[in-house]
Amino acid sequence: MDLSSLQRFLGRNAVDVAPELLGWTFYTTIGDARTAVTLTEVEAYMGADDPASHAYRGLTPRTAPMFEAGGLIYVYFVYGMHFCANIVTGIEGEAQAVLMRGGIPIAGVEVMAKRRGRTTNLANGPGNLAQALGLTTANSGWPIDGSLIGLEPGQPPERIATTRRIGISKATDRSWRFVADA
DNA sequence: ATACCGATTGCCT
DNA sequence: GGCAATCGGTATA
Repeated sequence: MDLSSLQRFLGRNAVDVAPELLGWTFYTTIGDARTAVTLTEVEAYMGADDPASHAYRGLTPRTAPMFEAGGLIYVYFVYGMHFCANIVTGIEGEAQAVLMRGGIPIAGVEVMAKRRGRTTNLANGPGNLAQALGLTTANSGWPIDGSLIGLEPGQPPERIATTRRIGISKATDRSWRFVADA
């Protein structure tokens, strides 16, 4: 999907965009290898009004991508060993992003298996998904323009389960996690 | 300058 | 179910 169409789709609240991204294909072409997954699990993170968001305390070098207009990715490093990737949404100045927590490998499976060091559970969990796609903080802020990173619409899931977000200690009451159910 | 802790994962019991 | 691994970001002095 081209960048302008994508910006139109992503230029809305992460909470609204997140469930609509289920079934979409997210892909990367890193190290000459194209890898792609169908998104099955996502979470929405907002900005100044979301204590669980990295952007809650304002713009910093790390979170800068979250404050841009939708259409790029935000990748962060956590627990001293894992990377997690987000699709930035919303308008410029209002930090919002959708954390990709799980997907079904559909292209470049061999490469993903090599990166993961295993052949199963390649892209379940945010850290695993980012690793399978070859994403690190070096890629944070990169545009989703279809060149090295891209996004394509797909078959929406029949049913979507909505739950609380995983692994956070603040704003735990918000049900902003969306999981494809079939 | 120093301390604390996390949008996690995989191995161990 | 419990817990160690491991380090950058953010807070506190």
